[in-house]
Amino acid sequence: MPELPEVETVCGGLRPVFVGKKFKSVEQNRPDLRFPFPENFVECLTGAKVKDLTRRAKYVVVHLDRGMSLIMHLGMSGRFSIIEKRKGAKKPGNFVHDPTVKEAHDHVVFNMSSGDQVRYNDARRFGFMDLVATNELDKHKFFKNLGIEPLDEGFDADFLAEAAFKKSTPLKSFLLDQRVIAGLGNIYVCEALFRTKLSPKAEAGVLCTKAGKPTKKCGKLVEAVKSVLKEAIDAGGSTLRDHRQTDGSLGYFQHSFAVYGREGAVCVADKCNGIIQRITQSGRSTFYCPKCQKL
DNA sequence: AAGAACTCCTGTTGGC
DNA sequence: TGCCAACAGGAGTTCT
Repeated sequence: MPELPEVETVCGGLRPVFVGKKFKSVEQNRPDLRFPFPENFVECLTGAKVKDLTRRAKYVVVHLDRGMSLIMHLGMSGRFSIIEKRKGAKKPGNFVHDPTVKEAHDHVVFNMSSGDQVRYNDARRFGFMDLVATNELDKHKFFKNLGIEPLDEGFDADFLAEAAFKKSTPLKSFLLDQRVIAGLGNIYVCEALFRTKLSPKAEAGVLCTKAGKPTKKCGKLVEAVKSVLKEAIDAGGSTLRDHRQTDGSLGYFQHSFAVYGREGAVCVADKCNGIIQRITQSGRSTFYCPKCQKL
């Protein structure tokens, strides 16, 4: 599922259930996801209190007392669901709300001091979890190389132009590089490039002049990235196969895709009438309109 | 050293 | 209906 907007949506759902509560008990149902769980995972979490919950790139970061943080990545198919135990809690659709019934691929179950239960389900097991000292979060091997948050003020045309200076890699791959921008994924890169009328095949270097200054399109691309992400967050993310909000409801930004998944369809740009193409770039599908996404 | 390819694992989908 | 290949939102590691 998860690109930045989906992870942000999940964080919003988990926050009220986690923050201020303790992990009464934790069930770990297998030794690994994509990587092995840290040693003493269950022991370290049991009894810990959650102080805060934040997002960094596509990671959920649970700040615990004891100077420790739990980091969680949802990979491709990871999803959280919340089961409210309290009487009279409303029953959202799509989930069996019986905390004793285990579903396939429920790998971790968090039982909270409030009585709520949070389950992590991940069919493909591309997700992972780790424990790290909070004051060393930035040094963690998965965090130390992360680039800028695209919704931060610091992400602007100057920043992007400097990062793209003399780069020959295609724009698509450049924008997907988490060391440059942290949190962008395949869908939103395709959409942002479409909104900017930039070809995914263009060299990243086209974003700046020979002197390294941002071009006009560079500024537009920055704005497109921010707007597409914000709109997707407002829509609860995009549900393709796996993404659900934590109450089981679907995101609905997928209905707003202009190019993603629309191979063979007519371009939605005014008076364009081009046909959306799907190509493969570094092993991933890219969707774009060859007629209006030039340069 | 940058950029592309490969890899992990399972579920779904589309073609025949 | 069944079988099988292709494909899927990520990203660290290994190649060229």
